[in-house]
Amino acid sequence: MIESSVNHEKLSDGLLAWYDVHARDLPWRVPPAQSRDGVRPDPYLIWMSEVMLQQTTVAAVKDYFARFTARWPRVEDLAAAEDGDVMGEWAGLGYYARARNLLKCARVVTAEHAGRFPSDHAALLKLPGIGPYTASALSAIAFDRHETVLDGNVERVMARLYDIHTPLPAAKPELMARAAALTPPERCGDYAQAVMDLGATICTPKSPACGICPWRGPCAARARGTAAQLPKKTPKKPKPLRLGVVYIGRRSDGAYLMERRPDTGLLGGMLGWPGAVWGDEFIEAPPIKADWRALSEEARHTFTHFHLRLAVRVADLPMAQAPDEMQFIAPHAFRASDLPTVMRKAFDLALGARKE
DNA sequence: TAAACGTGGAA
DNA sequence: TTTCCAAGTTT
Repeated sequence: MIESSVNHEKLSDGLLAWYDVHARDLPWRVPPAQSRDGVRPDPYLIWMSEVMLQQTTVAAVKDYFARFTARWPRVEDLAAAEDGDVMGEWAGLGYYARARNLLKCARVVTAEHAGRFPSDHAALLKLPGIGPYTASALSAIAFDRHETVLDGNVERVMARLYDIHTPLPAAKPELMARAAALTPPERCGDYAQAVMDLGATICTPKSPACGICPWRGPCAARARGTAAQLPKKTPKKPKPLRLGVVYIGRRSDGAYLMERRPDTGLLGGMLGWPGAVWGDEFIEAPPIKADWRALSEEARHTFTHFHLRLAVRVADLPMAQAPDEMQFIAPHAFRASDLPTVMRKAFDLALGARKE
């Protein structure tokens, strides 16, 4: 039994020693040298980074993190923000429920916790947008609590270290038990970040760099040559194709006819172009009677669970009131960067067509 | 338990 | 071009 020969204490020590030298330099991180001196990060910044990092790469998060923290430096500032401003600032980052819950959470922390994030797992778990992983990460990283983080990185590292072939997500309880058994009682925040750094930089999904891994000695998958095929995952369902039509109307004063999407469902809370629901066929549903012109090119976009072909219609509109549930956005208030990516793609096509 | 929920970069 | 995947949560 390989696992019974593993000395847990030395494993975490080895990883922490590696982290002391190889910790990634991240905008929200307190480097290990300072952390060892007892310096703690701002819980607000750790929370912000963790929510942004859910299912999202560090590279994609960096600029958003900089803009959010510059615009709203404290949780009270964010709590006082307009909903539309927060959604617009989040545009392009995806999973927009995160932005809605971010704002809800900021308001709860401000109003019910005096602007201080709770430090314990159970209290954090009650806050909007904070699930088991984020509660552990925030508790460990911001407050140095003894919590075990189990994200995609840790799942992969544990599956390989112990050569676990049970497919995800069924393997999660076993992976969590393994991860918890390795978590040391000291330097909890550094350790949590160290395991994730290891997964992000060495124990990567494809072609892991086992030769330079601090855990190459005890790693069961490396010994058996199975590392690259772990963790196993249950096969994904194919994505169906959906069709849609959007209408980009520009009034003579330059204002665009738009709608704020409902808070639930796809792109919830985001600005978008009017149109019927997307489905098996193109449904023409012009929001206003006008001389709508069909663009020759479609916008193509892939969401988590379907592909989309989006036809675009454009028209010059006369001065008029917006229909119910819609609004004209004046030129000075319109920013293409406030749009979710699929809507921005349609807008870019319309802009290109207008110049022709 | 499974499905819904975005996006961009890498291979 | 297509598939995979990234510091998951909610319903």
